[in-house]
Amino acid sequence: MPTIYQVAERAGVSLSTVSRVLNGKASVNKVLRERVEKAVEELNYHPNSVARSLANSRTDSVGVLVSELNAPFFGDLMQAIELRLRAAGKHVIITVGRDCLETEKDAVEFLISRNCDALIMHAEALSDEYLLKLNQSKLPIALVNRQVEGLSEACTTLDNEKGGYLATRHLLELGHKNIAYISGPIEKRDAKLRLKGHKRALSEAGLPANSELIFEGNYTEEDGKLGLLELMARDLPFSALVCANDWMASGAISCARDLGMSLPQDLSIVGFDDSVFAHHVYPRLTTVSNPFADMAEMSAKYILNKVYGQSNEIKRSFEPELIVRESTIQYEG
Amino acid sequence: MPTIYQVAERAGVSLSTVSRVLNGKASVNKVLRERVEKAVEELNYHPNSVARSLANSRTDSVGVLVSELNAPFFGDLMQAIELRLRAAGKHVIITVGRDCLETEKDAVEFLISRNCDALIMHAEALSDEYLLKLNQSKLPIALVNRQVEGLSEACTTLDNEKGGYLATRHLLELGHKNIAYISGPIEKRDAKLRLKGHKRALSEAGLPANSELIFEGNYTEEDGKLGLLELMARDLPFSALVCANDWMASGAISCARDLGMSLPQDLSIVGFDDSVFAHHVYPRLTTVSNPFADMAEMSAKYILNKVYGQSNEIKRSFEPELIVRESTIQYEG
DNA sequence: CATAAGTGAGAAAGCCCTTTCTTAACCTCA
DNA sequence: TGAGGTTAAGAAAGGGCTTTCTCACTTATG
Repeated sequence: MPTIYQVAERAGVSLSTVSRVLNGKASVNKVLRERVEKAVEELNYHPNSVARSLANSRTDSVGVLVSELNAPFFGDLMQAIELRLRAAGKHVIITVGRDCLETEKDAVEFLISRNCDALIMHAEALSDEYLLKLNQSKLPIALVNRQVEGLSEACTTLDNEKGGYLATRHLLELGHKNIAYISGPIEKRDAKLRLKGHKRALSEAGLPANSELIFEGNYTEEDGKLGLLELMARDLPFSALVCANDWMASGAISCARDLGMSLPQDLSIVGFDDSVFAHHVYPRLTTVSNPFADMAEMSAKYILNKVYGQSNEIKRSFEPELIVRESTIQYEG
Repeated sequence: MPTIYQVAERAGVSLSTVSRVLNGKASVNKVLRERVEKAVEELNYHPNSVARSLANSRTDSVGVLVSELNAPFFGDLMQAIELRLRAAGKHVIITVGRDCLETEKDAVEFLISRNCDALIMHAEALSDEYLLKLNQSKLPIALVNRQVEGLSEACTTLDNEKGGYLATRHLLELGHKNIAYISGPIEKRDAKLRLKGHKRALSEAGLPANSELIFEGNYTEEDGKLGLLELMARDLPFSALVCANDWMASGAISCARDLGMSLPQDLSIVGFDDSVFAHHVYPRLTTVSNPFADMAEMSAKYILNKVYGQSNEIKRSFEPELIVRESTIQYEG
């Protein structure tokens, strides 16, 4: 591996000059510049990124924290971030947090110990306080799909309340009056907001929000199944079901089928997130889009602006949209 | 950020001694060691990983190349690698190759320029020659799910021929005699081998391999759909269909349903890979497992052995297994 | 008791860059 | 023509660590 010294020697200049040519910050006489470029070419010189990092205390790497690597949601998220960042010559160090407090903390510390220039996080378990404190250190952070009081500049969020509203309003428009709801863990902000939107839609339609028609799950397929069974056991009739994410919707769908129901005739179902598998399930799932890839990309842009001097346009709040497929149908009294 | 000098000063020793304590390679007097440890503790000292990398020309990072970030397959693969590597304190730099020659090359060069200690690749587009040449440089590489002549030490592979055989034999055992096959792109080794296994099963059963019952797709959902339509247009009866991956099986399933067929009564379908969505499709997909996560983990272990002095047991060849779900059924003449 | 062998610790070089400081050369304008 | 102002390039000082080299001091050996 040739070093900058060898380039300097071959070009007959000092290494400072080589560095200047390489970084293009200071002006260099055209003749010398060309000699340097020629030498670089001939030696096939590539700057050592480690040495460069040591000298300018910048690693050109961004740490990313996701909950899982093998889930559709996070795949899209990382894809968006990687694309954007690598186009800028930065690299992405990915860590997994598993929605577990200890693991997430570990991951963040790991990323810090690797001298990342910034962090982009989909932090689920970390507390607001922890994040605020992290923000105190000079390490820039960006939060995907999360709202933290006092960190709004670094946050991108989805209007979850609106999403929940859209899902339920769609069913109301189809004539459904008795709508059950399988919620996510209510201590999560997004779960709470989606449910709130659901209730708003009901209330706008002049319908009561019957808590007997609400089940709290934890976003897993299994809980979709459990939820449906439990709701049916309560013996209140309902012709439609909103699930706070697609996993639970998928669970509910296979459960319903196992119970011998025919879908969507016997039960209309709406999901949330528009996961890739939403059109694999049968019937294809009506759902609410969750532009997390856009949010992730925006986080990347924010970091590129903040740390690497780019100036992308920034947007922090994203809107969900209803996506109508085949799992919902007009209510036939 | 405290440096090693400050630790040395506080402990009243030279920085060499601090380094020795930190790295535990040379023996240090117990008294001094404890003074150093105390100082480290008090200053909350963390070695600067960049400086360390510069000094010992090792970055403790492993580059990973995958085709996509947002596909189930690669999620599992990365999850396995990340888990293993981070447990060893190494980090993972992920790049995306998109199954495109230029992009894959770019990605590899990018990883090299980041001074990775090793590369783990799921290289689809790169040629054997390129990989052999890459292997010439002292940079250790590992290849997931690929077999390259002359690089077998670095490769982990699946017995694709056996997988294809298992899929078809399963259908034969169910009494099917006319079995159609939607293959992957035949220039891909795995596609070729899966098809070969299919033919072997037929031949063992004394049945001819009718090329009219074979369609070559490119592993996409769309091509599963196209394939089924094309095969049906050929007007040869078949009661079962093997698809060389789950995506195509999923496409074929929705296509069949759109055609008004009832599954699996009218057509038994087998997939390949056991993707996460295999049990989302309806009917749940009978398929052949592809232990890519195991292969990926093994690649990680191989690198840990080769580069970081671990000594994990290594296995290079993996076996697929038939997973029977609900998309296949006994043939009722 | 003198010498050889073995230990442990410090000094200093080296890893490969960036960037400030300095100096030399060149312009410009009165 | 010379003071003042620019520009361009080299010298050198880091950046924070690892590791070799060296030396002082112990302990073993004949």
